[in-house]
Amino acid sequence: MPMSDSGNIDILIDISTAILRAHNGELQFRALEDADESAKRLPFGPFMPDRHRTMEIGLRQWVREQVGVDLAHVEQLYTFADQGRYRGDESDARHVVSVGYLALARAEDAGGGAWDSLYLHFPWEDWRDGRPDVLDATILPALDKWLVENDEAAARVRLAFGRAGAQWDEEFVLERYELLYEAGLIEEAARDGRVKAPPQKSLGAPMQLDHRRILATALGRLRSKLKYRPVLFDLMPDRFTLRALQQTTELVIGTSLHKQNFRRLVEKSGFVEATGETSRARGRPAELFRFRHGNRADRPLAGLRVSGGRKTGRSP
Amino acid sequence: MPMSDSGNIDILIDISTAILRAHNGELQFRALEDADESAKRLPFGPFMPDRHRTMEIGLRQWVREQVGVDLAHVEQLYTFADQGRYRGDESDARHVVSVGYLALARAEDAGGGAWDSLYLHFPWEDWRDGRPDVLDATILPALDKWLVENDEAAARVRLAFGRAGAQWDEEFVLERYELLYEAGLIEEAARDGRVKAPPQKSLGAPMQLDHRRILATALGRLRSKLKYRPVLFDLMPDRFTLRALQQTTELVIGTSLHKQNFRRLVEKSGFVEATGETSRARGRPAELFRFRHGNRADRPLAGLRVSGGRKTGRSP
DNA sequence: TTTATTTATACTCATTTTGAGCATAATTGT
DNA sequence: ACAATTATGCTCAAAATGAGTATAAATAAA
Repeated sequence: MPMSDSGNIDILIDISTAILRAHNGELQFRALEDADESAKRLPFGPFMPDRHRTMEIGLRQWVREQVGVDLAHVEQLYTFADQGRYRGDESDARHVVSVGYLALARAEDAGGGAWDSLYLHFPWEDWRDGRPDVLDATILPALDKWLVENDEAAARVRLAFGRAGAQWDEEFVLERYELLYEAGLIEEAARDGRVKAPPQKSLGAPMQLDHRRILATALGRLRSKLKYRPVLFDLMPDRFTLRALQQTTELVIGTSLHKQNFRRLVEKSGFVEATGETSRARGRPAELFRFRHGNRADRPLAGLRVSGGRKTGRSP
Repeated sequence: MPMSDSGNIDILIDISTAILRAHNGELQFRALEDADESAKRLPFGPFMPDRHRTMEIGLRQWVREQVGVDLAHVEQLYTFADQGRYRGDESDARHVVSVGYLALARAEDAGGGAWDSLYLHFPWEDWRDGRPDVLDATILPALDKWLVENDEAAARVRLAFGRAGAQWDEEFVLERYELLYEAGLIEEAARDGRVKAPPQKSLGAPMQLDHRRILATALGRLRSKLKYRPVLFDLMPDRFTLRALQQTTELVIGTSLHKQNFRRLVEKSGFVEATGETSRARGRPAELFRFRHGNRADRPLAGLRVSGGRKTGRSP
């Protein structure tokens, strides 16, 4: 039996939290600025086992201290531990392992402070107004150039970026980010010394440490999860119109949906009940709905099976 | 900006791997026995940042050393860090964080060594022959008793165990295990000093450390993943009959499926192509299929959308 | 005050998918 | 030859889905 003994290596675990909300037609996350850094960061801090009985307790503390919010539900995303992807070349004397968490917030209980648009950091992920130009204008050509020397990655690129007949899968956010990093197309890659020259053109705003990687994980997870669990409602206010719910959905998955069918989907799902009130805005007033909590026992805990339209028939 | 400095706490990270395979009508995992311990364990070892550039490299090394297998694809499951759930009351001088990984193996390239039946450790998860007796005979009554003092957990129990009209969701493997642990119904809870008396009746075979928790995570993840990614084929041999594929599927999700519809589902999915060969066994010979790799670009990377039968219509 | 614009909501309709079976085919064991 | 067993093909009704058309109820503009 192996004794758990790694010698005298000092390991440091950092816990970072992506706090997301939907606000003003934007998917936003809680961002912090540091005086000595142009890139922003997430709230984060070290896991201190003597003070934090669990990592969740630790992350809650850091978030409370740094952005003054008491988080409700949080979800662990991933633990990153690859050397050299944290703080670049700088002292890795203490090896840093990074654990990412996801938290959802409602637009109301935002608290002051800075919220950043998520798609500002991932412009290629927002397809609400159609395929983003940056893909064909910048990303794909650059990846192609990179693939010449790295043809073993061709299959990954094809899958992640939906090329050569493959479909764009909106859940592959992290894989796309990783490929851009490996190909040296984003600033973090240059910062980490992975590529000599900085990228010709900045692809999305960079962030400190591995925080953009964590955001990519968060977005991918959220996009995936909303299809099988009712997480969307954690982003919604107490009462909301179906249109608002749809807009939040579209924000998250990054594509637009058919209005009437979305309504049918939601109403049938049983997740929602009318309040009788209506909201007044531009056009005809809309009914206000509220989330119907788990009191109705017969409903499976499914999500909204949104879909991007009928698939083109497969070839014979 | 918070400096990443946790004082001088010594953190130890253990990496454990659940290696699963389908064999002999059983879902099995690679288990190791130690002389001084009756409970079995997974292959595991400490993460040593100076020797392992990534955690994956580390885990591969431990697996190679301990069970003599070179793993193909692995997937990170979860990072557990709660105090007192590892090695019980014993020295937590070095705080242990535990990272679980999942790997899939084919029955052939098994290598020697011990494989254990997964459902031996989770008897309540195998519904292939209908609802397991242990649920109504032991688990639910015991949970009910526990709920008297812990009524805040009632909603969790209802959801996880599909009570009061809620449906059994086969993916909630971890949550069920956690509840059994919290309720003190399994041996690990007694071992960790969470409950004075050991459980009246042993619910599934216990394991060392948090390895059963990791197995629960692995099973839940696999059950979930097979619905949206073609992972099942990583458990299958090179060529296989549709029946074999179905049996593996049933093994994983723990329920039985309608044969003809399963065939229709698989054939339509495009994941599989006939080889022309047939297998001879008891009845009529079955066509042998092989997995069709990602060369067909037009196919989404979906999984097999198996389902447990039509839902009973919801009440009005 | 009409009219255009905007948004919400209701319905329709053709397809496709799904759950459930029945029917038939091709083997082996007796 | 016949029973048992497994594979495979096919049908059928119900439900879900994608894509509209039509109508309703507001505000903004003319």
